[in-house]
Amino acid sequence: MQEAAASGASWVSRFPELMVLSQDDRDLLGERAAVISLPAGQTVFAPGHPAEQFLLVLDGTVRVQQSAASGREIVLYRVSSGESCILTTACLLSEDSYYAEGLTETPVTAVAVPREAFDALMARSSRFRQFVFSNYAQRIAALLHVVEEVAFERIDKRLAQRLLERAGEDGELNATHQDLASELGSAREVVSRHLKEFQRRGWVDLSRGRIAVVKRDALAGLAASD
Amino acid sequence: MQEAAASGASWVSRFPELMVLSQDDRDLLGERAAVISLPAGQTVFAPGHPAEQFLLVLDGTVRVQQSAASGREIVLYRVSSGESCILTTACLLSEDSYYAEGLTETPVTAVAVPREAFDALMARSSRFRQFVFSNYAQRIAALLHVVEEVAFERIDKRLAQRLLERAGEDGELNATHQDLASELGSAREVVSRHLKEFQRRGWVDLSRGRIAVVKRDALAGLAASD
DNA sequence: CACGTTTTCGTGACTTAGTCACAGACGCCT
DNA sequence: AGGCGTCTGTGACTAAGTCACGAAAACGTG
Repeated sequence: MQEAAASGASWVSRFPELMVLSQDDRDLLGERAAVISLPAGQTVFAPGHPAEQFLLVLDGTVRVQQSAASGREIVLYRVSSGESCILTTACLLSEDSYYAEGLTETPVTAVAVPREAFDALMARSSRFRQFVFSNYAQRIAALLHVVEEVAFERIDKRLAQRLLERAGEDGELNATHQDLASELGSAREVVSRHLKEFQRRGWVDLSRGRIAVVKRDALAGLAASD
Repeated sequence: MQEAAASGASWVSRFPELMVLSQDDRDLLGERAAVISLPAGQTVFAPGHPAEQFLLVLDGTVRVQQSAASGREIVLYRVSSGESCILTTACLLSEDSYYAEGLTETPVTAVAVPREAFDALMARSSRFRQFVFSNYAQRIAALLHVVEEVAFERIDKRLAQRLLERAGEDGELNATHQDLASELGSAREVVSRHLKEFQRRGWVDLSRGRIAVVKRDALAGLAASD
């Protein structure tokens, strides 16, 4: 790993999608892109910031969310290893500003490709274009899914889904009710009430800042209901 | 107009964004792209369809919406003259399928750029790339706006906004309550009740399939409230 | 440990939104 | 005019979000 960082090029090998590039193209990326490290809880971008670079996440996850004046928030999607941030990319060449903000959820290492190198690759590599568009398509699909959920799905169902997604092997997750409300774009009280109902049914175990999923099946049933 | 269609190239001149392309690039577009006409109410794309071409709308508008199993719908955005459809473009190079459907709201004339020509232009024209990314950024901004609205804004406010948007010079619009509910991703009854309240206040005049805005200011006040 | 502080969670009362099941009303067509 | 399909109105109910609290749990500091 240390040698990888030192050589300045071998991070490319961690992206299967990029390994299909020609050696020249991979070299360009390796030479021109800077590897950066960010601590957890850092703001990566926010409304009004101009985009400077094409960002590729190597390690960790960036949470992209929207915040309302009322203080309510909703998570749009997460960018994790091997993915790029659609928003910065779109704004890269269109000079538009964001309507969303990005926060590191964990320590993050990422690669910043300068605008010129990005443009050069878009020009000369069909496979790089494919990589970029594929990332776009994924993000758009994620956004459409968010719209579908907030517009049409019940909160209890969505909450059950999130609990299952975020629970670890042991069925536990560290999150406050407010955290979950922000994921769903809902209010803390609403989440609290549904969680309490889940607990009453014996589906989960609640303690401060921590939730233990007890009956995965029951939650899965609710999550899959229509 | 007839000559324009006949020459096969001059529709390009109707896109200010494309006029910055080199003559060669414009010629490529003019030669390789096919002008197509669609009647109103036609399905342009739907979930599961693979994308075949890069589509540019010349005239008319395409409504892009999502439909839930329950029958409820929500309008995501509209593609009108000079714009391209982000969804088809994203899917063009990533082989993903749609989660939304596109319907012509009016008769539409559009230009279909085959995949190879699109790719060639992406490769050789920086300005074309800028055009494509700019379109992306616009759509993403629109999607983020939809998320923000459905997640955080009140229905009466959103309804007032739509009435003002869709009302013509004379303050009238032809739309059923169901149409408006589909725009907002809400239910018909909800829209009916708010409209009736607007009417009670003397803000609008209602008749079957038609709404007349009487007090634009009052609606604008509600639409701007927070 | 005792204390105050901060964060998290619980709850009742209320408003707003969505659902369900109708009934009535309006256009349109023959 | 009569019939029919679409559109609108309404009551009763459930779900979600808001507001205003207060209690309980963790945290730090002397």
